[in-house]
This record gives sequence, structure tokens and C-alpha cells, in this order.
Amino acid sequence: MLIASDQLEVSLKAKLFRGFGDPSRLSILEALRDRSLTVSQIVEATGLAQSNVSNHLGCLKDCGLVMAEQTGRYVTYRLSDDRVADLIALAESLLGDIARGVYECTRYNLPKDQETSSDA
Amino acid sequence: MLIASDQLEVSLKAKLFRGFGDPSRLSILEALRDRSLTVSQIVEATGLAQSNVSNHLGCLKDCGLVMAEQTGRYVTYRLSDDRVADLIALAESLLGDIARGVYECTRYNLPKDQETSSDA
DNA sequence: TCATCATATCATTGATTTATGATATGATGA
DNA sequence: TCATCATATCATAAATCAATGATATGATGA
Repeated sequence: MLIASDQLEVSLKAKLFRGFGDPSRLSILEALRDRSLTVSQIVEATGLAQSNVSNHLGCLKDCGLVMAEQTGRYVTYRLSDDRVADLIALAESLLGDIARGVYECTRYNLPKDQETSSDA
Repeated sequence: MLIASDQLEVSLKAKLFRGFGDPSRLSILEALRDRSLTVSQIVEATGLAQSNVSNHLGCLKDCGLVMAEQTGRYVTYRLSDDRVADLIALAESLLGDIARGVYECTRYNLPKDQETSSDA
């Protein structure tokens, strides 16, 4: 059985992973992989709405995955630690071998096209 | 701007991370870190309900993060790849330095005790 | 000071996900 | 075959999350 402090640690770890676990946040992190960017550059790189980007950035910053630096009216974001990029790289490597499985993991995530209803 | 195939890849990666991004699933993965376990051993190790464990195991299996092997009426699960454990270890290392931030990342996740309302 | 730009915040709505309890399946030994 | 055990599946209710549009903040240059 898990004891309380383990549960807290697991929750924190899960929360950390959840930082990477949303396509919008992950594309922000990926955009920041090789260079720091202002918010508007991130908006442009990801194609997301500005308020959406800003919300996700706030989350990523609170979580310590990115850092912000204000310059005039611009705010530049960068990954706060090399291990953030390392985690993404490791996930990519793993994904290379299990992509089909992840793709088919529709248990909790059938997006729009659940069944085309023609083959029921 | 992201092009379509990038978006697919980002979605897959995010989905992979989401496999780790739930406390229940993560504690299952952690229980399997150093040894394979039957479903009932996982139930006991995590304290989760059996149907809940089974649901999460199904998800983890579909995603390729764990493998199952049936023996009699028991089904034994193990991590499918060393990199699954590596990802957890790397996250732990990162968390060691940013734990406070993750803890305070309440933007999307204030659980039960939002404000004790005494200090408003 | 004013208009404008870059970014942040907020409430709301819709979508997705999680836990639960009930039940089904399929293996085992009596 | 029957009762039992281990696991899986399913529907549903509850919780959580993400995107949006509107608006606020705070910096800049005219």
C-alpha cells in the first residue's frame, strides 16, 4: 500500500507529466526547445489563440517548466531546465517504437470520429 | 506554423505523456518499476479499486507502456520498455529541482481545498 | 496624456476523463 | 458441472480540463 508521502510524490510527478500531456502545451514546449521566444512568436509558431497560449504559459511557468523574462512590452519564455527537453527527447525515442500502440490507445480518447456508424 | 504531420506527432507525444500524467496510472507504472505484478498485486500495491486498475491497465497496455501475460487465471503485467522507467526517473530528477513550482501549479488543479476562506 | 501594442486574467461553456458499482468472462479445482 | 476466483467490461455520475471571447494591465512612443 502507498503511504501518504508517496501519494503526494506520485501526484506531483503526475502533475509534472500532465504539463507535457496536452498538445497545446507540448507544442509550446517544443517551440521553445531550441530557442527562447516571445509570447507572440509562440502564438505564431503554434497557431493557438493568444489567451490560450498565455494561459498555458502561466501553467508551465507555475510548474517550473519554463521561465519568463520581461523586456519592454515583450515577455520572452525559455525552457527552465535542459531536462525538460531531455524528457521530450526520451519520449520521442520511446514513441518511435510504440507509436502504433499510442495511436490506438483510444480507450479514453476517441476524438471526433468514434465510429463512422457505417460499420456497426 | 505547425503543419499537419507535426500536429499528429505532437498529439501522439502528448498522449504518451498523458499515460504518465494521472496519479493512478503513474502509481501502477511505479509499482511495476522493479518487478512484474499480477492485477491483484497491483490492486493491493496501489489501493485502487479493481475495476479502476483494470481500466487503467487496459489503457497502458493499448498505449504500449506495459505488457500483459496470462498464466492460469492470473495476468501478469510488466513495463514494456526500459525507457518507461527511464522517463519516470528523469521526471523525478527534474521534479527534485522544481517540486515547489509543480506543487503550486494550481492553475488547473486546485483539488479540494481551494481556499480555506479564512484569508480572503 | 492618449492610442496602441503585448501580454495576462477571468468567466463560461463544452469536452474529456476518472472513479464507481454492477456485471460479464473465463480459468480452476472440487 | 458448479462454485469460486481473477480479471475485464460497461454505463453512469462526478470531476477536471481546455478553448473562447471579453476585458484588464502595463509598457511604449507620439
